[in-house]
Amino acid sequence: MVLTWQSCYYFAFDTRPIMSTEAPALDLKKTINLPKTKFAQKANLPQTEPARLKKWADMKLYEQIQAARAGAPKFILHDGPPYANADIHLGTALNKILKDLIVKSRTMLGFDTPYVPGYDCHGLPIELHVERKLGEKKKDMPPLSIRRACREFAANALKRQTRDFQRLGIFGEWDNPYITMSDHYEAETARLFARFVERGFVYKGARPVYWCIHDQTALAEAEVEYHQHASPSVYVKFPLKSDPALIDPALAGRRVFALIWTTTPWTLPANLGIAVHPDFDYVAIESGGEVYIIAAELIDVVAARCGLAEPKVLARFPGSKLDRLEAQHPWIDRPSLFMVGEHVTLGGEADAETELDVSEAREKSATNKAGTGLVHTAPGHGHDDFVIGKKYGLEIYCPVDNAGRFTNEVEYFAGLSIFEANPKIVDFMRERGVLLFSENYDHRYPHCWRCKNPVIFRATPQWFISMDHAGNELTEKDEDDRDRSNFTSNFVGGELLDEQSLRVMSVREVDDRVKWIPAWGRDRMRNMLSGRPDWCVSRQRVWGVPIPAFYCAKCNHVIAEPNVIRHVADIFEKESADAWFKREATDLLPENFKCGECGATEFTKETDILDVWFDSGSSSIAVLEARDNLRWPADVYIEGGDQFRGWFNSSLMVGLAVHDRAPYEAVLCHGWTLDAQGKAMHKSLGNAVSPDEVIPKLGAEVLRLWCVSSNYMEDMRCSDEILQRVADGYRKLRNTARFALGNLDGFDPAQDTVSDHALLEIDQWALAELNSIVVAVREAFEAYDFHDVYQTLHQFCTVTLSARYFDIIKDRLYTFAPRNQARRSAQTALYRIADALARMMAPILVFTSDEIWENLPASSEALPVVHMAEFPKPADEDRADLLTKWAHLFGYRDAVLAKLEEARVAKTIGSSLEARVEISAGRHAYEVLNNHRDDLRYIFIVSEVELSEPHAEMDSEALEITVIRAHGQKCDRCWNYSTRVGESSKYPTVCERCVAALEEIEASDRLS
RNA sequence: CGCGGUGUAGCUCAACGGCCAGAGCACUCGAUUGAUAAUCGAGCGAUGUCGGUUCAAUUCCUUCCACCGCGACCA
Repeated sequence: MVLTWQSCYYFAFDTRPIMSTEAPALDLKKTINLPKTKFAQKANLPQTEPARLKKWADMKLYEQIQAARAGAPKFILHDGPPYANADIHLGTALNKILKDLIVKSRTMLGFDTPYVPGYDCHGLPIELHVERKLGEKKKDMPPLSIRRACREFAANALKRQTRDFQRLGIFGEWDNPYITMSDHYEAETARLFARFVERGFVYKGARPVYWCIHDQTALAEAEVEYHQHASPSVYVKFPLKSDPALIDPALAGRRVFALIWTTTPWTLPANLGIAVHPDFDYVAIESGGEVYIIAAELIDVVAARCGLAEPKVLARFPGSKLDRLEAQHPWIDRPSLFMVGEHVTLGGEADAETELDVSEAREKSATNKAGTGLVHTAPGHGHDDFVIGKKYGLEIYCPVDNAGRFTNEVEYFAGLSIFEANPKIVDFMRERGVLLFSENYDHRYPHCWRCKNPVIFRATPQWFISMDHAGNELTEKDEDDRDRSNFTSNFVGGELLDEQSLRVMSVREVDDRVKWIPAWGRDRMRNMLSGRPDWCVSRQRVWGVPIPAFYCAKCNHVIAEPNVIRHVADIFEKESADAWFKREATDLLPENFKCGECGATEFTKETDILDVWFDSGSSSIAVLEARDNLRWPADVYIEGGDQFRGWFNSSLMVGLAVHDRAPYEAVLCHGWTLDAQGKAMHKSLGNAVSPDEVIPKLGAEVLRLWCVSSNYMEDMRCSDEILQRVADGYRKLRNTARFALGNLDGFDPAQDTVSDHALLEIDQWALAELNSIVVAVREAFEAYDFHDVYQTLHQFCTVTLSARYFDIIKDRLYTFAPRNQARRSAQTALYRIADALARMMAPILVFTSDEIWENLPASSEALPVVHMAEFPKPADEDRADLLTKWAHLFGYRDAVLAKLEEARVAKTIGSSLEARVEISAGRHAYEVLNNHRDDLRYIFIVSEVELSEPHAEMDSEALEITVIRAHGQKCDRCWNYSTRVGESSKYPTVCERCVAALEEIEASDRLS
C-alpha cells in the first residue's frame, strides 16, 4: 500500500484516543521537528581540511583502501612525473586532481586502483638553475659536485611538491613514489638504452647544434640570446654544371649561374647544395652577357642590388624543374646539388633564424627584402640544411673544429677562425669574379648567454634513435670524428618502410590499439609521429643518466654493447649513475674487457647524457613492471596536450622497444589553464592563479570542484569570479546535504526504514530520480566525464531536491509527529539520498563527502570513511512510468506556481500557504491530478486545492487556474490555513492535522 | 608559418541538421523568516565573422578574426 499524507493523518487520528484534558498544552514551537545536525552550514574548509588529512594519514587510509580492494580487478593509472624544479601551479594541480578523480572513482567502482606518484628529476632546467646559483664557482667544480647540487635541488622541490599534492587531498603512495634520479631508476634507464641498442634503433650521427667557439661547447636553445650583429651579406654565382637545356631549350649552350645569397660566407666552403621552392616561379635572366637563375618575384630587387642592367628574361620555370640538377661550387671542385624544399622563402626572413617572434619577422620582410629565392645549403651548418641534406643523401659536412677554425681540408682558409675568415672569403670571391654584391647586414644573431660572443651552427656527433630503421649498425667515424655512414634517407616517403621501425610500429599502435580521449588525439599523435625526425637522445650536460658508451683509446672504436651497458647499469643500481663520474672507464667495464677492433685495453667514457625524455619515457618499465602492485601496460595515461610530443611519445617508444606495443590502453589529454580573458597563465604576465593563494581562502575542495566545473578536455579558464561561482556551487551542494542530514536527526536506518513499496509515492519518485542520476554518474565516471558528474549532481541538488522535493516534504518533516510513518517515509528517502550523494561526490569533494558520511546516521556497512565505500548500485527496477507521471505533475505545478506569483504581485497573497487554488483541467490533466487529489495542496504548497471536472471543449492537457485567498484561519503550528482551526479546546489555535499530530506526540511521549 | 584544438548569456555548461537556442550560477525584483551568511518564485540576458549547401544551420562546408597547445622559423 502506498501511503498518502491523508491516510497517515487519519491513521494517526483514528487510533489515538483524544485525551485533551489530561496534560497541559505543549509548547507548539517545540513540537516542530526543525533540522538538527552537527554538519555546519559554514564549511571552514581552510581549517577543517588539514585536520581531516591528518586523521586519514594517522589511520593509514590509503593503505586500508588498498587492502580492502585486494583481489579485485586492477585498474592502473600511470602517473606522468612532474618536473621537480618548482612549486606546483594551477596546471600541475589540475593534472594531479584529475588523476585523483580517476583513481578514486575507479576505486569506488570496485577496482583495485593503486596510485604511485612520480617525479622527473634530471635535466637542463635544474642544471641551469643550479649553475646560476653557483655562478662563477661552477667552472671549477667537478661534474660530481654539480650533480650533487642538482640532486639536492630536485629533492627539495620534490618534497615541496609532495606536500602540496597531499594538501589537495590526493591519495597515493606518497612515502614511496618513483623518482627518476633514484639508483634503481637510473639503472633501469641505462638498461632500456641497452634494449634500444640491442634492437638496432641507436646510431651515432652528426647534427647541427648551437656551438660557442669561445667556450667550446654546444648550447641548448635556452642558452642562447639574441643581439644585433653585423654580418657580411653576399650574392654569389654558382655556375650551372648540368645542361641548361634541361631547364629550358632557350638556355641551350648558354653559360648559366645560379645566384645565391647568404649572410654567413664562412659556411660556403661547406656548401653542398642549393635549395629552391618547388612551386615558386624562377627565371633565367640575361644581363651583361651572363645568365642568372633567380626567383621571378625578386628580379627587380636583385637586379638593383647586384647592378644587373636591363635584365632580360630568357626562360621561366617552376623550382621543381631544377630538382637534382647540379651546379658547381664557386671555387672548390665539387658539385652543389639542386634540391626542392618548402622551407624556401622569397627573402626578407634572412635573419629569421634569430627571430623568436614570427610576426615581427614577417613585417620586416616588407621593408627589407634580401635574397634570391635560391638557398645556399650547408648541411653541417643549419637545421633546415641538415634536414633537406639528409633527405637528398648529402653528407653532414662540417669542416670547422671545436675552436671554430677551418680544418686542414679547407683550401686557402685552413686554420683560420671563421669570423676572421669571413672578410677574406668575401675578398677571395671578389677576386675570382664569383661575387656579385656584398654589404654589411645588420640583423639579430644568437649569442652565447655566458660569454656573450656570437655562436655558430655546427654539426657535432650526437646519439640518435632511428625512427625508420631497426637493426642499425652503430656508426663508424672517420679521423675527424665525423659521421660517414648515415647519409641515407630517413624520411617517410611511402617507400622503404621498415615494418620493425619505430615509426611504423608506433603509428600502428596509435591507430589500432590505443583509445584516445578526446578522439582527435589519435590524429594529432599520428601526425606528430609521421613527421618527426630521428630522436636525438644525447645532451652535452652532466645532470642526467650518462650514455653508457665507451671509446677505445687507441682506435676510437665505439663500444655501446648491450651486455656492457647492462654491466654498467648494475653498478648504477648500487651506486647511482654518479658512478659514471666517480669511476675510471676500466672500473666501469667488465673485467679484462678488450676493444673488439684492436684489442686495446684503454678506454674513454662518453661524456653526453641522455635526454630527460628518455628518463621519463622509461617509467612504464621502470615502475609498472618493477612494482608488485602494478602491472604493464597501464590502463590509462592522462596529461596535458604538451605531452603528445613529450611523455606520450617517449613512453610509446620505450614500450615498443621493449614489448612491441604501447604502454597504455587509453590516453586522455587535458587542457591548459587560462585566465579570465582566455589567455595562457604565465607567472611573468601576473595572471596566474596559484593553488597557494586559493587554498587558504577557499580550501582545496573548491579547487577540486573547479577542476570538474568545466570540461577539462578543453582549456580551462580560472579567475576570481570563476572561483567565486564554483564556491557558490559548493555551498549549494553543501546546503543540500545539510538539509538532508538535519532532517535525519532521530532516524535510525536499522529501525525506522520504511520498505520500498510502503513509501509515499513522492518519496518513491525522489528515489527513482536518485536512481537515474546514480546511473548517469556511474557512466560519466567510467567515461572520465567529470564535468558531467558535476552538472548532473548540481542539477539534481538545485532542481530536483532543493526547489522541488525538499520544498514539498518540509511540511511533512516539520509538522508530523517524529515517528509518524509518513515522516519516516520521507526520512527513508532522505537517508538514501544523502548516503548516495556522499558516495557520488566522494571523488570530487573528498573532504565534504566524508564530513557528510560522518554525520549520517550509522549505516549497516559501518565504514569509517566514505572513501572506503563503493558508488551506489543502480536499482533493478525501472521506474520510468513513475518519472513520466511526475514529470507531468511538476509541469502542472509550474503552471500553478506562475499563477501564485501573479497573485503575489497583485498582493492577493504573500506566502503560498495563504492561497487556495482552483483548477479546471483538460481530460488527461484531470486524470493525473485527480489521482493525487488529496496530495495536490502539498505538492503546490498551498492550503487548499479544488479540482473540477474537465469541460468537454478543453484541450486534454489544458489547465485553468484561479488563485484566491485560502479559507479559514492560519494554523499557529503548521501555518497552513484551515476552516477547522479552533475545533480543539486543548489546542484552539491549530488545525485538524496539527491536533492529530500533537495527540500522536503526546501518546508517544507517554510510551517512552 | 605548419599541425591540432576552442569560440553559445557577465560565469560554467546544454541543444540526432528540425518546436520559441535549454539549464544552473551571477544580477534585479518579489516572497518567506521553520535549510536563515539559507530557502522559494519571477525578470533580465547569448550562437565571434563573411559567404555557401539545405525547405530548415549553433550543428555541414568556406573566408576572416580571437584565443590555446605543440612544432618550425633556414641561407
